[in-house]
Amino acid sequence: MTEIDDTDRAILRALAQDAHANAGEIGRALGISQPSAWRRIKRLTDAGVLGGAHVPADRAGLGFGVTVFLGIKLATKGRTSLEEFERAVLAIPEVQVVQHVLGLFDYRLRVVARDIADFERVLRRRIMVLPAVGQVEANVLLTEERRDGPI
Amino acid sequence: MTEIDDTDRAILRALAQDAHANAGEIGRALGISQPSAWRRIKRLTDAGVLGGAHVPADRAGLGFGVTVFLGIKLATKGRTSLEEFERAVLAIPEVQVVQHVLGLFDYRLRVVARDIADFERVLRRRIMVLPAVGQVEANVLLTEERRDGPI
DNA sequence: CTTGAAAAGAACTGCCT
DNA sequence: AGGCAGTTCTTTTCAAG
Repeated sequence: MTEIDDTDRAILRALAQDAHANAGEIGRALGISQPSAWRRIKRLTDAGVLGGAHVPADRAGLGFGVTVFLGIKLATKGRTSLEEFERAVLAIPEVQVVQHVLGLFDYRLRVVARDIADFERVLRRRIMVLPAVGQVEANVLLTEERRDGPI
Repeated sequence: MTEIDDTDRAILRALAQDAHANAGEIGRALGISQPSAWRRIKRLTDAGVLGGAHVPADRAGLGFGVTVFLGIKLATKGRTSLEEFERAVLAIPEVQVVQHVLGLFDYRLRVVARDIADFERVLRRRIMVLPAVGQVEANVLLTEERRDGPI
């Protein structure tokens, strides 16, 4: 088990805001030395609490102006249906995130497309053609606000 | 306007996989020199295409074992309702993401909690008490798979 | 657009309190 | 555990082909 104290939490908070912050800066911000901060960061990384950093490329700037969330209810729910559906859906380049969920739907997908017409192409020719797909619900993203969770 | 060529796209792809990749590695992978790769990365960063890297702290490891997606339909939809709802919901620490969407729901929230009981507390005492909240739909996250979009 | 080199800075290591 | 001093490595900048 990994013990996480308040200093660790402060480090996580700092890194959640800026993943490129280095051990020196973080140490200064927390009033501890650079090696000390470095050791803690390494410990957290080795423990798997801090995963690899992600770079969110600006999709809009790259010509992917539309983000759509799909809620999908499978028509058939055997073991193979789930696995096959996940594999098939992960093979679609426009699908960014596949979430297996419990509730009204079975899966939730985050899909990006150049525009609504492009999204319709993806939906009709790539997603609706999957055999297991039952009910589908779509939500088009207007704005998105992220926070640094309750670390 | 920023022109983005295939080499830039390759750099974005490489960085999306590992935000800590350095200019030297990327240059080697693409067959261009280290300073060239570095200049391109800097240009993309300055242009805002490459935002700051995010470090995904492992919520489960920190004791936040439950992630729930909420679809929320507002009961009243005036200008003030939207703004007030966004502000109120962003003030809840367990709310990680607030998405304003178009479709069956008006908002989608990503909420983390320690367990289902903790989530129920958040839902009942923090979210359902908001005046504008109408219909609410919940999906509990089981597994999540991310891909590096179609850059 | 490239190479090569030098300056700056960050990561890492031992040793000490 | 935390800090100091030092070594090694990368990043960053510059000069020049």
